[in-house]
Amino acid sequence: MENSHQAEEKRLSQAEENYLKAIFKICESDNKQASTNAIASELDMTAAAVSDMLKRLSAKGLVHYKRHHGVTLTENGNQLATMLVRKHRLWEVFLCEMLDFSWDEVHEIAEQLEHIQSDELIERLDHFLGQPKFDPHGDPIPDSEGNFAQRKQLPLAALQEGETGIVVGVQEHSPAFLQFLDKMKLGLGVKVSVKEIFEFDHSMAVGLEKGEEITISSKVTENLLVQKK
Amino acid sequence: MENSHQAEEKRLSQAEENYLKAIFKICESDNKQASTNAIASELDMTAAAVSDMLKRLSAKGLVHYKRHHGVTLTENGNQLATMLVRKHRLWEVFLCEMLDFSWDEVHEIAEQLEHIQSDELIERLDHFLGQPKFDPHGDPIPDSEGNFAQRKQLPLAALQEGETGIVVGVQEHSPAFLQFLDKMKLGLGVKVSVKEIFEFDHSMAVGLEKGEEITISSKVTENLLVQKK
DNA sequence: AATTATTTTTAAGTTAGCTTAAAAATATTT
DNA sequence: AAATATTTTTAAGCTAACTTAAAAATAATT
Repeated sequence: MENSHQAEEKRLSQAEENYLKAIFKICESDNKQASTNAIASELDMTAAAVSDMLKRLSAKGLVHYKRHHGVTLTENGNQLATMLVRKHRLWEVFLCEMLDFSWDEVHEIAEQLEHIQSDELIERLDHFLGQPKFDPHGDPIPDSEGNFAQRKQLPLAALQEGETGIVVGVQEHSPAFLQFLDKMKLGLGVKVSVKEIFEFDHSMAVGLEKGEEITISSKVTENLLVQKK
Repeated sequence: MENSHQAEEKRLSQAEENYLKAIFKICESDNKQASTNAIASELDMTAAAVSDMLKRLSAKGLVHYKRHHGVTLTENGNQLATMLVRKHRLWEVFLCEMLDFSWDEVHEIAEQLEHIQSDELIERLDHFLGQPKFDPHGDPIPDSEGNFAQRKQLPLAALQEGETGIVVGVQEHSPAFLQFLDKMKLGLGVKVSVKEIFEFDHSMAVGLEKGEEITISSKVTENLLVQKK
């Protein structure tokens, strides 16, 4: 009689949380099922371990599991995964804005911090940081209800000669790429205008704030997200 | 040939870290060996589990272990435990000062945060907080070399009638006690002067800042630490 | 000193979360 | 459709960190 709900709300282990995040990430990009192999490679584990865990997650009502097909998150699983993303991204903002870490250093630490369990903590952190809507990489931070801010962004590569945009995020999160952007002064909020597109390799000459002009490869323009102005 | 040191520096698990902290705490107060039973009750586990772990910690060179006698921390173990205390207390300062938690709410969360592994993080946090020397309960925060600030404190109970002190910490950390102190406006930094000591139960009438006078039991005066003025 | 009580250790068993290796199911190619 | 390749699951085994129960060592009491 002491609990009105049918399902016991037990805390998840870090391992379970990591699975939820991996599944969330895969489903988000592939927009469908997450295969056992995809999860295994995302988490750098064997497919056997994943298969094992999927059964447990299914028993807890966190994923829809069907024999030899992939999995998707249940509503409950999706909510929990979204809160993990929220925590991860809020901590990244904290690390960058308050502790002056650069955007290529924060992922690893946030990966640990996201497992701290306290709803109160995360709400206060959110408030302390001024309820940011995007993390240091431009990725949207879900609010406490799980709603993501909509971002009208597109890769720089999609702009035509003469068009202008503001850097709002990255597609690729590797430290190498982020460090390169720092070197090139292509941080979040920077205004870029497309001067010329070179047909043979799709590299691009872009103008920056103070009249500087730099040339960047298509690998860069495809992974740099801008908002058209 | 790739490593010049004899002992492999492996990261500790959360469980191992918790043992080190418990042993540290016990040795600090008892000022001697930590017995298996004492550790077990500190961590709320069976003596068998502790006995098990002590062998592993000993193999890693973190404790001095002797058959049926207690354990003490090795220099290495002591250093690691001290850094855990540093992390715990710095996070407590963060939670109280930046996120406005009250001093009775922070322990549990800091207990999780202290396991985050990043030296850089803790040094930056320290700097961000202004290199505090004491945590919200008045306990000293070791510096990055492991040195504790000296605190000349004594229980309020040690003062004589007419003497004055400033509240600098607590002996007892239970939420109940801390909440009581909040109610009584006996926070850190408050000036208290001993008006009268009642012989029959050692309760004490103390004057506060604005002429208010309250009476507190000996249980309180023994657990409230002050610095004599 | 001998008995009794307490503390500590050992032994055996459990669970979560992984591994490798083999089996089974599904997909792909000819 | 049959043969081959890939993916997924099952099976057996491992380790860390716990448990309970029994044995051994130490401490306390008469």
